[in-house]
Amino acid sequence: MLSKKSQYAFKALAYLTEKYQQGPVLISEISTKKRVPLKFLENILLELKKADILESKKGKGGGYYLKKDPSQVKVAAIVRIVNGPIAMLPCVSLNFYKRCDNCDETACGLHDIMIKVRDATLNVLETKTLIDLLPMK
Amino acid sequence: MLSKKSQYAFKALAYLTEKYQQGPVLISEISTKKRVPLKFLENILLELKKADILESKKGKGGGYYLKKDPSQVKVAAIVRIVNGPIAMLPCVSLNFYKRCDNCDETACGLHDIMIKVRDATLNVLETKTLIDLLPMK
DNA sequence: AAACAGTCCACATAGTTGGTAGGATAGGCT
DNA sequence: AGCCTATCCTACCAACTATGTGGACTGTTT
Repeated sequence: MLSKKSQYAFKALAYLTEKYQQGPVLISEISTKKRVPLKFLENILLELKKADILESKKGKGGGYYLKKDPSQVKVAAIVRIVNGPIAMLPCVSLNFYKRCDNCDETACGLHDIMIKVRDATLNVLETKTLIDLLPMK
Repeated sequence: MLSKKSQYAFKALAYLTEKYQQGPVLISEISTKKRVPLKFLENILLELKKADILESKKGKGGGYYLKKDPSQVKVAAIVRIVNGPIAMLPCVSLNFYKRCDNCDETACGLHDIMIKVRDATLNVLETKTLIDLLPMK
């Protein structure tokens, strides 16, 4: 399951996608409009900035805004940043691979199943972008 | 990600699938063969029994064994028992549904994305069974 | 300089995870 | 009946993660 943090991140990103190319948006505005605890949101946005998703400006007229066009930012990337691995097992993760203990990957049925799950999941998450966060008109 | 508990559960189930119709298997045997902490494994097997996946026998000659034919037990069922919801959000879970706060499901882009992920995932997990845990010959 | 708004660090608290201890319970055998 | 066996059950624990909060600091704008 996605953490609360991740859900907050997506709410914030949806808001920033709406406001794309309309200048910086205050953390406090996102917080009140999307009902996300202010200080918690601060941390999340900062993390997204460090991951190169957002850009920020300090001082009057400052705030956060999307660094790239929302249609270019994949949902999969966001999940990896705020929620961690997408795969259900470390040994089938593309971005967070870790060998599993006492388990020969070449002879592990679960391994194969989880690769299929990963591919099916990525097939969705890698094709959806921030644009898809907005409700259809 | 699947918890350690879930991974242990699958190891144990793989072993019991191998030994299907060969009588009860001791917890201690599974523990040593699959390198799963004994007491932890006890809890896991008990949970699987309560969930109607396993059957047990006490006393001499006792142990655990599969209640149904392994080809009839879906991997999805095991994940739900030992790991919880398969969906990435409560509001798109079939078996653990919970409405999300401050979020209109009919106008939530994330909701739609996660439904697609859920369906793609279930498409794999509902078609794989315990048999698929065993390595191909 | 003053107001503003993000940055950073430290902490608090609650809940989950992974694992252990010890005894209760029940079946099998002589 | 009485003993062995093996599961069943309750409680507990340490470590970690998730979810926040508080307060001081840095840089910008006017």
